[in-house]
Amino acid sequence: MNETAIEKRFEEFLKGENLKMTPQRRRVFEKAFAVHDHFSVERMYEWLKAEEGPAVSRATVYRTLEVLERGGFIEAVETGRGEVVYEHILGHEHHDHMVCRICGTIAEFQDEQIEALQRKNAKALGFIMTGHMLRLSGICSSCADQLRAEGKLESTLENL
Amino acid sequence: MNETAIEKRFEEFLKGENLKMTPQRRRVFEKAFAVHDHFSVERMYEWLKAEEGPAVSRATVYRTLEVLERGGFIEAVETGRGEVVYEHILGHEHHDHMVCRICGTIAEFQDEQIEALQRKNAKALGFIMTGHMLRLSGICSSCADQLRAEGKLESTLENL
DNA sequence: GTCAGTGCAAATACTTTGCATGATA
DNA sequence: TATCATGCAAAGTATTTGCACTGAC
Repeated sequence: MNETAIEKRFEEFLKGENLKMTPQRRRVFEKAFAVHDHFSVERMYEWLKAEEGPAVSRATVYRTLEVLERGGFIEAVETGRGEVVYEHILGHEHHDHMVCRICGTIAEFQDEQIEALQRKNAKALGFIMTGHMLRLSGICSSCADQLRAEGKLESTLENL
Repeated sequence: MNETAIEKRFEEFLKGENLKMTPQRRRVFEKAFAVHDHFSVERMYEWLKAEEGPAVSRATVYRTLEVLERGGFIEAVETGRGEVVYEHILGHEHHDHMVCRICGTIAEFQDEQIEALQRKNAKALGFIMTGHMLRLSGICSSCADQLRAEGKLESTLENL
């Protein structure tokens, strides 16, 4: 799906919800799909402030991300390091995350076997499962390399 | 492990960290192991306030839970409903959670196959995995029954 | 023209912290 | 007695909200 098509979807979504397309909403939306990184509310706010274009207040960033999440355009990811970041969804398969506890890098992976086992467990508990969140945490290879080089890998692992 | 043995461990942990055993820490510790429910900071604070014993301020509850978590006596669980709750660990096998989006009930389950697949995926990403968090969410059987009886199950599922 | 959206600042909720006082080892 | 812990209130931090004004449709 190209950017125009996605944006069209957004416009349709807004229409369906009786919401209006504003310059602010457009800027947040476009930025969310232009970046291929996970971003926090604050980061989005800073990006928009730094770039050219109609001003977007922090409150509007919060409000717009909420709309985008509700519409299924972006998804919130809890990093486990006390922050929530967002990622855009369309054109991406569902995936889970692995977060580096040192540098914060977020890697993505998919595993249909894990998904199937989740469904099995939910069923066994008598739950109707509507969603899940799986986050692995640890040390990414580049941080591990650096720690190893410094001879600090063992001690770091002990303190995690 | 009985309660006395666990408490002894706590005392040893405090000693090892050059921390002192105080009436407040003892109350928080004992309550955490006396209940078999997940509890929030606020809930722990309310419990202790309502029961007999040396007063424990909210700040001390925060500080003590942090110590207990660091010592591996309790674990924080993000419920995905915007709250963090704690559960005691000793005497419990590792497990994951399934949270009801209606009533907040938290069920627990274990699945070694899932754990193994997680390790496999972490390895494939080149990560050293130190932990993980898996949370399923959905509707528990009793909420589902009630919604069904009210004819609201379908519409509720659509809005989740 | 009407209704929704925006910015701002105030309010909220949650958690942490500085400091004077009190208790433990 | 030397630390460490506690309670309190103040300060953070992150997010939400009321309101007057602006702008989209």
